[in-house]
Amino acid sequence: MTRRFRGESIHKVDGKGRVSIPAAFRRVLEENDPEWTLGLNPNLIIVYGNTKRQFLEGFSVASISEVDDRIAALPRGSKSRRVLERMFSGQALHTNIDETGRLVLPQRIRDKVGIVSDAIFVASGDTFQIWQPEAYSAHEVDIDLWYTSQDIDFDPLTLLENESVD
Amino acid sequence: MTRRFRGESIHKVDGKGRVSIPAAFRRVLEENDPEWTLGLNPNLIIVYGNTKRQFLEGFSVASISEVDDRIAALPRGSKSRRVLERMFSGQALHTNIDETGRLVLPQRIRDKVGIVSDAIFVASGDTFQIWQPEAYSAHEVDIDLWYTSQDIDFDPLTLLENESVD
DNA sequence: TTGATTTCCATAAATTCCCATGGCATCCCT
DNA sequence: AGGGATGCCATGGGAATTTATGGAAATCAA
Repeated sequence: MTRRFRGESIHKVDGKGRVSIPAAFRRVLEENDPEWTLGLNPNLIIVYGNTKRQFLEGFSVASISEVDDRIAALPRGSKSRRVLERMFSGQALHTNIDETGRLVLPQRIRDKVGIVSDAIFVASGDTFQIWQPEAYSAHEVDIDLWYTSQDIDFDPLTLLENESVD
Repeated sequence: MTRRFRGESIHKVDGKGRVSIPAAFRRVLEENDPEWTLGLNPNLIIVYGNTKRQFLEGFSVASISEVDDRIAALPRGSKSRRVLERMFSGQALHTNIDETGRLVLPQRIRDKVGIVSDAIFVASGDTFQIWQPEAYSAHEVDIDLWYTSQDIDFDPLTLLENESVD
């Protein structure tokens, strides 16, 4: 049971593509990088494939290995395996955090999700997402609308009660 | 099921956002943090999502894991899952109690529920809530009103009878 | 060489750490 | 029973670090 990412925050992206990774996320990346020891900078993997997705997905070394293993378990040559391999091997960037806690997002990758001067990092279980702020808000409007349609003291956890989902 | 939180109490919040956690709550957090051992400071998770909610919700490590697992069991991409993930992953903070038994609430989170110089901690089963005192009183009035709308000899335990919630 | 990519240095603001104090309960000794 | 001595609790203050971000110098790569 590894620690999960939590929280969301916005950071500046400069002309060179440098962005600070939320400090809390760094701790998780460190804990989940087997090669990491105090003083070193943890590795992480940014998956940018899948044109439909409007965000980049960040993985810790441990999380990506798990995905790799599951892909390797699929039948060789199967369609799913080929698709996944392309996405997680080809369209992914293995990189690492620098001394100052920053990550460098190459131009091509920034363009892919429209990131220019700011990026929002959002935790999502054992993975985190990086969005262009407005794109994120737009994507979440339906959730916000849904909340406003609920009772003031509605507890989201009740969603776990009933099996029916939509 | 380990011990649950009980009671309520008010504490000062200083300029840095430091607040003492009720000592009794600390014991529960310790017992429910698998990594905790004597001498260490227990971890806890503060969920602050959903603008409609006027309080922060504190979870022990054990409680939040249970929620995480149940969320992970929901179909990927379903609305419920997305709502819950945003709330419990994105709009949450993994933190821990310090040596002096205090918790630090970042400015952004305090603003969210209007906490300035005081905060009231209220137990609620295996979770606890943190409110801005006046907001809590106002909320309590609502509950009182509801009670007074019931029969004079209404027994709250009858609520356990029916499954239907409203 | 020239644009791109690392390194290295700089700094203000935010956050953490360390030490301190007054109040209460408890425990214990005589 | 009286009266410290002890220890945890709630809070404060300041120093020491860490963050987030900018910019210049040094390296690369084509």
